[in-house]
Amino acid sequence: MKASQTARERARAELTGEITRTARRHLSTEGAAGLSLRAVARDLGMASSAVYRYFPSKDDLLTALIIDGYNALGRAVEEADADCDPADFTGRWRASCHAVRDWALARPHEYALLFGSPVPDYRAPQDTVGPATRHSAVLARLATEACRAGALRLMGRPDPDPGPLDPSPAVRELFGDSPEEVVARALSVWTGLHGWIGFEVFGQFDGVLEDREGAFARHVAHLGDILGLTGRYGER
Amino acid sequence: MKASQTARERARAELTGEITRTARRHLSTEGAAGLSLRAVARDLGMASSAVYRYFPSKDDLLTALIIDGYNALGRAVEEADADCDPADFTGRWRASCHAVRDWALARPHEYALLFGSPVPDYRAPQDTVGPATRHSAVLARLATEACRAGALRLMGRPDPDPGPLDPSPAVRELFGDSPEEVVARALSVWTGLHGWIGFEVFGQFDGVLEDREGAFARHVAHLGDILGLTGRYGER
DNA sequence: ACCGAGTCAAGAGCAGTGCTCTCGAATATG
DNA sequence: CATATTCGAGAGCACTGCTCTTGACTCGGT
Repeated sequence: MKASQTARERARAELTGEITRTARRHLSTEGAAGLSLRAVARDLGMASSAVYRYFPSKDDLLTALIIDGYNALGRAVEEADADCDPADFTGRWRASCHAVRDWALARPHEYALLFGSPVPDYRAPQDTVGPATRHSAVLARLATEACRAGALRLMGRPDPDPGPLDPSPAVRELFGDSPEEVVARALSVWTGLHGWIGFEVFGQFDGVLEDREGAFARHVAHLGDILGLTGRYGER
Repeated sequence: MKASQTARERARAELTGEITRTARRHLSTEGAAGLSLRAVARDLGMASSAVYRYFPSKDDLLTALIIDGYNALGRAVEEADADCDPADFTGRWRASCHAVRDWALARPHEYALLFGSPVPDYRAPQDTVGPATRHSAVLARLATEACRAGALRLMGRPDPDPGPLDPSPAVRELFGDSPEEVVARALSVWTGLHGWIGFEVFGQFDGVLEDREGAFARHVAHLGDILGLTGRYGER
């Protein structure tokens, strides 16, 4: 291809990035529902209609932001996990949880976009499921490795038996040959983690609990118990 | 007071109720962000400006819906708990959890209004905290009574000690003389419960898990373990 | 070098929103 | 009965997402 064509495509990519960047800035201050294509265009000094050349609808812009968000969160958790001693499963668990929380508290509106109430009339396209899995995959890998290493205190199903778990094949694959009980407990701690963080981000703790650092550390320890982690819990 | 005055006030109360009723209907189909004062007015056959005689702003309408929602949820959980043998703490815990979930799944948008991402520019007034506490108070009471009855397997703080918990006086009062560890674990299961339900309501489980009934029963059992409940888990 | 094809930004415009203000009419109060 | 208050309706403002048209620009092939 010629350089001239590349020039045009480069300009397009440049502007696309510029739009998503200022959109994310608006998102972080106004929230997802307050994000306005016109305001973004105004900020960039262009007509609102011009933005539609790059994003056919507001949903498409949101999708781009969501994918970016999932990837950023996934990367943060992956790095936190990689910084740990691979054999220190409790430490990895703790680090991963705090990574998710730190990421969420640093950009609450972005977290709300990923894990809060879905924006109305928005239907997540298939492109989002890959990046969405990313941060959860860290947890799944952690559980699988801990299980394989014998570092998980395995427990039976609750009594009486609630029946078999039926995760999707993709999820089942994430956990390798781990027993079903590990998958079930991983789901519990996964939701338990986001339940806490969501409550923090969405203000549900206001007037309930002020020192959330220490309380979260305890929560992570409780969740680790559910998962069956046997190690001790260190400081952050 | 004269009957005529009562007549006007009655008409006012009547119309206020009518507005909240159709607003709740719109909310349940369109979601909180899609709720439009004009659409509600249209549905009632009145001018949009007339609605402002009854609710000075959309936020005030939302506040009314939120208060109603918290009360309805609280009542549902209270009734579920009251239907159980008071000494069967595990059964009460299970029933309360399922009551929250059933309520949420039956009106996802209303649940999202209460526990999802806060609507932009909306600041919850003080009137909402009372009803908001209601359903959580059931859990607190359950934990307190179980603790007092010796039905709770008490555990120490995680190792090493993350320091004391510092809940607000109102929360601390809900738990009576229960040890701090019970409060900490109640917070864990409280957030863990809503974490799961929120993921269900917000579609986070789509493509991950299809049989959510059984999986939720397991989750409730896991949370009961955190709380230290010692009983066995029966069918619903 | 030029000319048609494709791309682009801009403006006007549509339908919708929350909200305010004003103006008659209905109602309650002295 | 007269006065004061309440009420519904309409017009209007500023904003939103989105569409369509118009004119300018750039690119690729002859």
